[in-house]
Amino acid sequence: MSDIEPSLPVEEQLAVIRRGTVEILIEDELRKKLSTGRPLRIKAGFDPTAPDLHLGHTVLLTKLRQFQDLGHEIVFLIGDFTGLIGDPTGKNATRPALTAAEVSANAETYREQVFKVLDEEKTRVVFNSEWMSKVDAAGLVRIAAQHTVARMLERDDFHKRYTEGRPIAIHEFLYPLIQGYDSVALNADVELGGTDQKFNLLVGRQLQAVNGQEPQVVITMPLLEGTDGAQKMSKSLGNYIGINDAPGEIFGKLMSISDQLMWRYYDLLSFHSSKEIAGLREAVEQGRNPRDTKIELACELVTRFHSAQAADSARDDFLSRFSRGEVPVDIPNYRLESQGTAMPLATALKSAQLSASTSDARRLIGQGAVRLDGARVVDIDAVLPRGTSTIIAVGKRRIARVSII
RNA sequence: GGAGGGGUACCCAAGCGGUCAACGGGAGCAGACUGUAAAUCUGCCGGCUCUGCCUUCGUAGGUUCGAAUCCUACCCCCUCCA
Repeated sequence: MSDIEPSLPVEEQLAVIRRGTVEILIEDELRKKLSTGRPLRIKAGFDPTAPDLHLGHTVLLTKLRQFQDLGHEIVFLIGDFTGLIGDPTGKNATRPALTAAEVSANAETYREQVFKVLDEEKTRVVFNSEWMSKVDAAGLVRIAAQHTVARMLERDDFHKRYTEGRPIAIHEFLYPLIQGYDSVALNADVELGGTDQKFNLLVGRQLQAVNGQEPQVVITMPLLEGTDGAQKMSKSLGNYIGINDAPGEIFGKLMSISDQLMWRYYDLLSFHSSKEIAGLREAVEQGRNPRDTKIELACELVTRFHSAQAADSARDDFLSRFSRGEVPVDIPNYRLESQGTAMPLATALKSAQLSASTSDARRLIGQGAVRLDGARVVDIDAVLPRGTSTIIAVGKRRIARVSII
């Protein structure tokens, strides 16, 4: 996908753009814009509130990357000004506004992370405070005059809160307005957002029209399911893969997703073309082990967020550990001091952070989860004599080398 | 301002003087199975120097041989009315 020529025929560009999207409003307008042959200006706005990106956030970035590879201009907008308002989207209550210092610190972290997906050279990063801080009260009134309360109340969460009698602060109306106005300021051709952003994106169309611009095409992307395959990926649900996670971590979490979810991830996250992915699907249908296809996905993503080298070693590590039951090379080392001549195994497990507590360790031992140098130990009261040096494994995932001194 | 309802372990949710470390579900962990998984089945799921001990049921006191369960005060949440 990354080597597609900017001069690709319109219909082929559309096919690339369409992949994985939820909605394109309006596709005909996009077709028309594309057929002018000029690079389109693609806008995507980000709240500087989530400094730690996970794969879910990269769905949108991946789509931007595709536009970038098609030769279009990406404007990565950091909503530092709107961040001061706090987008009410999805929340049922007013969100606390960020301080200016928090906003700029977050924005910086954001910036560092997105270039793992986007081509930094070809990305224009802007902050909407650039133009918004110059707008005075009169200017704000002018902007506010371009939209109606009735239309504002069409937004689902405003509507709900209003009908249910819960408060909506006036300034919350400003959020969609300003986001829409950003499109005017940038003269955007296309704006991308999550499905939850649809309303705000449409406000942009409205404001552009009022200001004599051709309305932007709105493209919404789905929310990525987390590793559990059920709920959307989110940090608080613990089903996320952070792009700053360690290589082995990313690799392992990806390998743990279901085969079905794998295809979803391929569609939304992989840089491989739709055609290549179709080929992979076919191979699996013909009997190829889906595991191997999943390994390729894991390698691609680890390479993107770390390096090809890290991906190779994560893969080798994974294969040796799970497929061949071998001990990985890079395992934590603990030297534990015994009080007497020996240390209870349960205590050692806890000290080596292989279990949450001694009690937990005892239960694990009782359940046959613990192996010493590969040999299962089921005696809860087992002890490790001083001088022991062994590799302790708990289940398939937790492992450490422990020496008792 | 008035009237009610409620706060239980990671989450939901029973319990309403002893048999309660607290039913049940979810999440999580482990075992079996497997193609790494998923699904399924089984077990575990407060801590400890573990046949026993310690701490926990909004907070602080009190009653009692004994309290998550009763009483008092306080804090917080929700619903209805104004």
